[in-house]
Amino acid sequence: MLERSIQQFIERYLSVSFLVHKRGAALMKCELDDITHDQYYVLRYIHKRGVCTSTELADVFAVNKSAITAMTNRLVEKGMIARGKDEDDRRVIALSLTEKGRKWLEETEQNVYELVETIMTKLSHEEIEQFIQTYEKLAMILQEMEENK
Amino acid sequence: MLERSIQQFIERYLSVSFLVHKRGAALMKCELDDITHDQYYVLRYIHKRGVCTSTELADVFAVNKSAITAMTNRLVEKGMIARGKDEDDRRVIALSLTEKGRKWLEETEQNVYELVETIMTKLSHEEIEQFIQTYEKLAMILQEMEENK
DNA sequence: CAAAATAGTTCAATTGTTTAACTATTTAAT
DNA sequence: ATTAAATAGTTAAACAATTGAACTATTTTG
Repeated sequence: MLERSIQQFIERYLSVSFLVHKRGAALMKCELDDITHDQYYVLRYIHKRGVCTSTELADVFAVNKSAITAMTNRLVEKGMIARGKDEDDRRVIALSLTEKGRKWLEETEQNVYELVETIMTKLSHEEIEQFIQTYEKLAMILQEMEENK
Repeated sequence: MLERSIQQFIERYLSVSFLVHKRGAALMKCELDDITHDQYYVLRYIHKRGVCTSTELADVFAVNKSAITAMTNRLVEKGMIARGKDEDDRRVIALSLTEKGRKWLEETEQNVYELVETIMTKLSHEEIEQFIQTYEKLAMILQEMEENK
């Protein structure tokens, strides 16, 4: 039997997390013109890593590799990313941003940052720091859970 | 120009929030057999409200009404919800859980709660409480932003 | 070297979504 | 009281994200 307070935490968490994700996505969509919310995060991730593979993206975003193939196809069609060869392993496709993709991302990050900023500045620095720290702990816990499965 | 610390917060928040949502959804999917992640949250919401309308769901989840029509069609086909009439306004469709839907949700909540619990109990009560409070503030801020648009 | 593992793609199917056009009903304005 | 505007919901066409199974090509391993 679950402890009562934990049960209430879970209830509140489930209610609020889905809402914030949905509403946040709806707001961000306004800044992304042609690119979808999901595609934006893939571009962000590739940019942060410089170069990455389908398998890595599939692991990070917890989806099948075929979902990544479909996504990257769309991003290649839009001219945002390019597929390259890996010297060491000819099975591997190296994904990276094109010049167009890099420019688009830099411009868009500006607008996204401004959007997130108008929200964040309604909280104190301490509160934001604490919130993000806990969020990062959750991310690590989830990652460990998947690895031990 | 953005303050440097705020910019780092935004960077960390964007990175972590998408990941936690994706990985959380992937984990929850295991508990939901035939029902999708999105459908689960719709069922939860209807259950919490007792009865609700398409328009309300569209507002809450920040999607178009036609998306709700499609979703509710699938949930009706699966026997989880029913469409009823509204006495006062014959345009309105009253959505509610069927007996099957109510039972399924109660059983499933048990499993979902256990899943979330194994994650949450790795944090202290104080940390969880603070995290959820901030999350709820964010939800309110997002709601206000949409209302003033 | 043969078998097993890995990286990625293809294809068919399902789900969630948007937009525009539509029906039915209610509210409001003159 | 009647008409015009607003509201609730549906339909249809299109696209994006996803899964799962079957597949090719390459590398690793026993």
